[in-house]
Amino acid sequence: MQIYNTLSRKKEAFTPIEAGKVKMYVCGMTVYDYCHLGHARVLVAFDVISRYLRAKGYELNYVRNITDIDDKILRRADENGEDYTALTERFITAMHEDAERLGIAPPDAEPRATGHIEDILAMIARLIERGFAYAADNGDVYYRVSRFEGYGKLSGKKPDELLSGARIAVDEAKEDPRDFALWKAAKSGEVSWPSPWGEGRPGWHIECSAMSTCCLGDNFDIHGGGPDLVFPHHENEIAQSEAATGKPYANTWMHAGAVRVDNEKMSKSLGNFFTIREILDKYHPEVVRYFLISSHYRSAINYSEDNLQIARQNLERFYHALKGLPVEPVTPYNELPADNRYVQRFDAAMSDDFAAPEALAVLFDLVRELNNARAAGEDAAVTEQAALLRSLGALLGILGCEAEAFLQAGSAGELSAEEIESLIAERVQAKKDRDFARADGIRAQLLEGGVVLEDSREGTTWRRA
RNA sequence: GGCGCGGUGGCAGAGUGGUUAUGCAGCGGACUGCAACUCCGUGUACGCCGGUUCGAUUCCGACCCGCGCCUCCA
Repeated sequence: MQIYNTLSRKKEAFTPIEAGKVKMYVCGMTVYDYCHLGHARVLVAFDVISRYLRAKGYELNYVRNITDIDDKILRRADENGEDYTALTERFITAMHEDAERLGIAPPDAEPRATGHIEDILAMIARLIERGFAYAADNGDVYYRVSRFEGYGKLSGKKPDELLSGARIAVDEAKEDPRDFALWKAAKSGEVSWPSPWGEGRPGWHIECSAMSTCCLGDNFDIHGGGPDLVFPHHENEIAQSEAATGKPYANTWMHAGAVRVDNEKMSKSLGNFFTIREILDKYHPEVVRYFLISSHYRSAINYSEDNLQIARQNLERFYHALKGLPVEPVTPYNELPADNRYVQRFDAAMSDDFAAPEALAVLFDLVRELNNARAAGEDAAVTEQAALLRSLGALLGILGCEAEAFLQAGSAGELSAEEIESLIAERVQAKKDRDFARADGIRAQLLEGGVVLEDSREGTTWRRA
């Protein structure tokens, strides 16, 4: 298996530290607002990655954290006039709902920063002990960037050049403008925890170093996250962890591509972001998921109505092929016929840095064969190929719906299934009476309501346009 | 300015030193009462300019354009 490693900027053969086992940590979200499409992208990307690793027989330990103490959280809670834990609990629940709707399997562990304050304090103490951190006069504790030799190795930045680019408003308490906070002294009235350096709370990056090390050990296999975390977050995590443990931190760094809107980065600061739930109000969850996997996980994707529409049309082709065929059974990946050419091509694609778009192309070829088999009345082949299609789709987290249910899924305010069925019955009678004008009138009427009719030897079926 | 990524047919989006990506849309045909679905056929696509090569979209160099990070952000 090949995986692109941000650290080396190339694809590498993947070898886990311990044979047969994979330890993976992915940066989850800071819970002060609803998940947006960027979060969905990371969630889906690593969901597919974890499914494939497991399918290949690895015993995976997938840890995805929640950052539930942070400046933005406190500011938002203050604006709302609520306790910060009420805020974080609400958005954690919302995040779980969004993830579930997108078909994201829960991670094996979901540690929260506030649940690891002791580990954070222990790591900070260790960094001070080793000379990599210092307590400043203002009560903050900072990481001493100049002390860490490998600083910049992930993001490709040179420590010297960072100096000139560093913020103009240099905090006087820092020895060096590049230094970053490990511990922030509490302002009056703020939530805080006791520490040897006074009341305060963790800085932004230390929680991930503490939680990952705590859950997975000093050195683990894969660390992932969104594209904008490379610098400074992941760079700082490396600096913290490797300085504290004296050992290499994550072996492979994986980063998802950016989500853009109108060719501009979607971000909170630009205010052009879409939340998962507002998109889910307009599109079937599987359409959203399909949109996210139809580009390689590392490339940038552009959110647009057209692209979501294309995703839906693509899925319609799959579900048309699966019409009338059972959802079950789905065969576990390792029990699929190894000599099957679709399985082989699918696996070749996925084992090459999780190339889902290529895997989807294989599935479309399988659809064509399935459609041909169906036209030829080869029932056994149809059943077999449909099961294979479902099974391979399951690895990507798609094609798990009942075909008619997917094709007929609509939103409130549209024609109800009952109304549609009744009109179809009327049309069947009209056809029997050879009253084609009336039959076509009903077809046109339904089409206006967004419903497409499909006649076949077995009868008339319908779907939403 | 520093570092990095990318420019593929009407659209989306893979990939490759010489042979079909795939899907949608279009066109022609089959099927259909009409449609839809499906099937068959159909596209001289690889930003520009040089170089290497028998041959480059695919490797190398320069250039143009777009984007990202360098500041909170997945």
